[in-house]
Amino acid sequence: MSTRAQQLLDWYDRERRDLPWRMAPGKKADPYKVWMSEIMLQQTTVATVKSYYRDFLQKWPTVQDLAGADLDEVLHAWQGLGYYARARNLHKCASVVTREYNGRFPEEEKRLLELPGIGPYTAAAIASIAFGAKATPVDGNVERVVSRLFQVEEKMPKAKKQLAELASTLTPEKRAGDFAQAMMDLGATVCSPKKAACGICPWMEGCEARLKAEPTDYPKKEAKKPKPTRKAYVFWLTRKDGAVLLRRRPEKGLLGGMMEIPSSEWSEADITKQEALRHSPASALLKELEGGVRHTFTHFHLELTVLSGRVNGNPPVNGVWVLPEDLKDHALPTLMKKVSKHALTTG
DNA sequence: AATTCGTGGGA
DNA sequence: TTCCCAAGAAT
Repeated sequence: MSTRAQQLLDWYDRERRDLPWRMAPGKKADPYKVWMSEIMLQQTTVATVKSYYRDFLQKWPTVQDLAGADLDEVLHAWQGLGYYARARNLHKCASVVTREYNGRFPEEEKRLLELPGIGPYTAAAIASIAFGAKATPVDGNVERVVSRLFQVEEKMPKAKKQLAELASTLTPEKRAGDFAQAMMDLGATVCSPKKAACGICPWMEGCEARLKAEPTDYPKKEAKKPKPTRKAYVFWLTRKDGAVLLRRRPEKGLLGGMMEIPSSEWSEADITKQEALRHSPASALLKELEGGVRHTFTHFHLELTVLSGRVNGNPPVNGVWVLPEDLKDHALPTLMKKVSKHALTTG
């Protein structure tokens, strides 16, 4: 094994973090748990994932249990975690593994890659961590560490291919899973985005960014585009019994499959209240609530104005009437929780 | 190949 | 307040 790999593994054996999905040293990993944690950790912090991970495993201890659940139940459990396509693919993947693989995840990276929600990173992570294969998962941490170690000048995301190749040259034949987790721990704790604790880094000696430049200047990045702001009116419609109207969003796209408070189209162009009213699911005398709801997604800001009113009788609508105390039983994304809270406290 | 996908915490 | 960005994948 190369000195470099050994240095990092030694560091990992001393400093490794105790995480819920991380098995004791030398102990065999449960592929289902590795998979679950890796899907949840996609673009999501360790701190945020922990409680969801525990809840999911308690609720669905095996992949067969998860496959047997209703998608809506999975989306409900996933609410607040974001990137809801992950939940839809999680459920789909559980079905495929249960049905086509008899409940056992395939061991080969190539076959893992064919499963829903599993891309290059996750396939390599499962292959190495759960099955001990020599694979190199490349996440943001690995890209950052490698870009500094070799002082890669190419900007992201163009540098991704080069960084992945460099990373794979580092991976040892044995303990590839530990090595991968060590790289990620290193990036998360020592070689972090805004500060590099080079003094305690196991790789300080050969790090080119430390020797010849400023480590935190890497990886180099292209300038980001500004986020546009979209606006809309949301309709907080209540029935005589106090129930509020919810409806399900389309399966694909933003917040796909989740429940929502009905609204006009989210548009960058200004819309008048009168124009928006034509999109109300039911007629009612609507009053504009003070304040509003602001929310920021990955690529745009959203400003919502809440229109609140009571409908007459029980009009036919595309949706479901839900009592405020029962909102918790539905798969509401954080944005919609903000809206309901605003309406319930302001209205 | 560039966009589209959430959310919360920290600087 | 605003910006950054976190164990990426799908299209």
